[in-house]
Amino acid sequence: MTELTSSGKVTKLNRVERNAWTKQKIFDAATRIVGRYGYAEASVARITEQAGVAQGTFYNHFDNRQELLDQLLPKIGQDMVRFIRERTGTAHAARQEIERFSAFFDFIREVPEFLRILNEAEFFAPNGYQKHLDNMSTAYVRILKRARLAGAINDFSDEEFEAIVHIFMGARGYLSRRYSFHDGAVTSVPDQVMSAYRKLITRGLFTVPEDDDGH
Amino acid sequence: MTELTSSGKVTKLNRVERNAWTKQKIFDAATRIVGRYGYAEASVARITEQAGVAQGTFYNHFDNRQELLDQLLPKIGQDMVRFIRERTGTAHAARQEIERFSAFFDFIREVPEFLRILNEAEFFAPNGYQKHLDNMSTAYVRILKRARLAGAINDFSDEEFEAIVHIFMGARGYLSRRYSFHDGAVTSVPDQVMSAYRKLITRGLFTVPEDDDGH
Amino acid sequence: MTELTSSGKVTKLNRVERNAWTKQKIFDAATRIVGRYGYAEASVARITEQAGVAQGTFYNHFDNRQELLDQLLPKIGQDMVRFIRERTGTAHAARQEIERFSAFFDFIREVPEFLRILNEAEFFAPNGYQKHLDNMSTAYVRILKRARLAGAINDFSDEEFEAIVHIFMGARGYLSRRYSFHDGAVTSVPDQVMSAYRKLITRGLFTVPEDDDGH
Amino acid sequence: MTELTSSGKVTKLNRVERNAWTKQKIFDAATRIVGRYGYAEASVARITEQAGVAQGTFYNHFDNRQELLDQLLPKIGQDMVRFIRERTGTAHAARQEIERFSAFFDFIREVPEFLRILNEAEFFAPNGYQKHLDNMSTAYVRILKRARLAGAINDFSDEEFEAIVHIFMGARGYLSRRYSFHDGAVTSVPDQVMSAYRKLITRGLFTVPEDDDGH
DNA sequence: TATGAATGAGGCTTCATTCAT
DNA sequence: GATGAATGAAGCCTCATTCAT
Repeated sequence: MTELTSSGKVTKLNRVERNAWTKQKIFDAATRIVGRYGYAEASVARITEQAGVAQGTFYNHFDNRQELLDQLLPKIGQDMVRFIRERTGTAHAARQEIERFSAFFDFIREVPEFLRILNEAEFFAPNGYQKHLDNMSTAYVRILKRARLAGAINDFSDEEFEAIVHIFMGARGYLSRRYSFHDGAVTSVPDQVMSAYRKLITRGLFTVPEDDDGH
Repeated sequence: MTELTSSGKVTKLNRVERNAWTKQKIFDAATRIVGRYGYAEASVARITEQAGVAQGTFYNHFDNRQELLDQLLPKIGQDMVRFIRERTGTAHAARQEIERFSAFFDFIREVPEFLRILNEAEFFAPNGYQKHLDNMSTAYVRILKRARLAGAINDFSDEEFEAIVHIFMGARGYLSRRYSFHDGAVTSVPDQVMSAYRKLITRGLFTVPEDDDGH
Repeated sequence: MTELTSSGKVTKLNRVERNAWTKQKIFDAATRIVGRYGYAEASVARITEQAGVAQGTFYNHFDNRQELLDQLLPKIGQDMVRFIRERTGTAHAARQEIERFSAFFDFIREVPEFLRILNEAEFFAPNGYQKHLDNMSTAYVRILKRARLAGAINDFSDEEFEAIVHIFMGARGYLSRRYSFHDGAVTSVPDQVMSAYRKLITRGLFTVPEDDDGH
Repeated sequence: MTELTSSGKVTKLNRVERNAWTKQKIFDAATRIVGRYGYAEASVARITEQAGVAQGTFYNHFDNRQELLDQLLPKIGQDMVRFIRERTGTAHAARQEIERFSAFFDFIREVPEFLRILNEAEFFAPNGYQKHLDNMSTAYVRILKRARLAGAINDFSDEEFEAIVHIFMGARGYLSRRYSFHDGAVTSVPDQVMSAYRKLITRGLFTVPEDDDGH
């Protein structure tokens, strides 16, 4: 029962640690499988094979297949939020939104499984999807309110913010689907997408310092 | 082999007509099933049962299940285009876009199957989905180019138009999912969604006559 | 699609007949399997293998495994009723009951599957078991009432009859279990069982012509 | 390792006692589970959970699941014998048999697990069932022999006694199944069952003092 | 062309038992 | 002796597709 940790050290794991380790292996395997082949192909047999454990082991850690699938997106979604937050500076609100938009596409390239997990979740892991959407929506609305307080947005109500957030999320979803794949590989987002988004939101949502518009 | 047509007349059908009629029955059944229960529930057995034909009959008209599923969305998508076009006036471009946006939600209420067929197609009928997206994108970009010619849009390139179109489609997709269902019934879109969208695009994309902004 | 019938003739079967024939094959296979190895061993895989059809075929004829199992006992039970009735004469009521008792054990030897199907049904096919019990009970109570009308029974109410019938059925169940098997083979019932039963019921239930008691 | 005994005292148990105590906990848990949900639901996981021990612990005390199940009925059967014996007086033999019959149904109400454990044992714990049947049969035949010695029974051989005993046991089994449950609760046995049984056996088996028949 | 029974691979889940700690 | 995670066989059922009638 020795495991090679990421730091390269061989470690003895106690029972609790081994338990967590096994669950993590299953989780990682599922992420890989769903990310590469989709939820529909993510049979318990396939996941456990990828994880290197027996099929029965799966049910020591998850009540059923769906429970695991529903945990996939919220977990990865939190990773994304962290990732994006780290890449968002302290410039004025419009530029921050551009940074977030850009960081979203960077994350996709960092975690290529994410896009598929996100897109298919709506139908194969509806609970997980809803949770993710709620997470995103809540966090995003808060950001917009703060921008309004700072005077960077005028003339939008809280309820309109929620609609705006869904437009933003929809934009990311459709744009990533259209522009982030080429020949099976995840590519960076083309310039014209960035510029189109930038123009639309800096003019459409934010009040921007004159000299900053369009750059 | 007599059938009751919609005009109420009992008609004798010849061989070709019967053939087309059978295929249509299968098609309609599939639309109803997928619209109501989703692609995953649309087994050949269920579709043919709903259509009132034998399972084997299915394969006289479609090579396989997938072929039918892939035809569903493009067909209904054309209906939507027609529907929206009929409801778009000749006002200036920004107002027309608002009308299109609004008509989209009207169509959802008119054809409640559409939303499900659209949303799930990406994963269950990828060919059909791609075709639909291409149809929409092409038509939409043409509209935007025309608006630019008419001076209603400045400062957006053709390529940026394609990005904008995907943002628009993403917005419709996510907003409809969020706002068009309440308690199992399809509802009309709330005011704040209309106003948020209007503000965003009239300010963000179009050059609008002064007195028309925000109304 | 030619089948060898029991009469030895090779017959062409039409669709309906083939359908019925397949269902019958499954039914017979189940009877054989359950009779020999018990309900618990009667997996769908085993039954269909014995029947010589694919596993999926099973579900063209039965909604699920339980449905078939629940049909087993009532069907065979009717065979038993017929069998016993044919072996019951027109002597006075007490002798007839002896004949029925005896015929029951004859039937067990004739259809060796019966005993196991009967005994295990209570737990593995409760619906079928209840149905069988109701069938038996109703028929039996009717017999006793007729005997009472004929003056062969005194002093028992209808409700007591029902209790008596359950005693009779219990007696058959436990006695057959104890005495009808030896070394894996079904044997005839020993004399002392017949005589004990005869004494108990001729004295305990029936009013018997003097010279007939105990023979 | 302190345990609260039934007397309310907290006790330190030595190794042997703790061992026995654990085994007893498993045993009691099994009785409760089987009695309430049946053998089929009595998985090792469920039993050990109910007992509050780990699954592995089970195999320190029993070779396998079946071994435990086979011990259930004989143990509880002995409880029943004691229970009935305590409720059997010294009246003449026929009345004693009535008392035993009645006490059997009292026991069912006292120990509601019994009936299920008894009835299902035949198929799920065949060894235990056989052992129980032998126990009962032996004891019962002895009782009948004694009655014969006392002149309360004529004209029945030892071998016939064994048949009679099986009839009695069968009667109890079927009657309890039919009459002891109403709306999920265990109920007392109806009068007509008592009277039918009484008539059948006092007339059919025993020689009864004139004035005692039928009361 | 229409029919619908037959096919069989593959999916999810349960559970008795083992074994390293 | 106690623990509980790991095992993997086996069970029931679904479903797209084929094919003889």
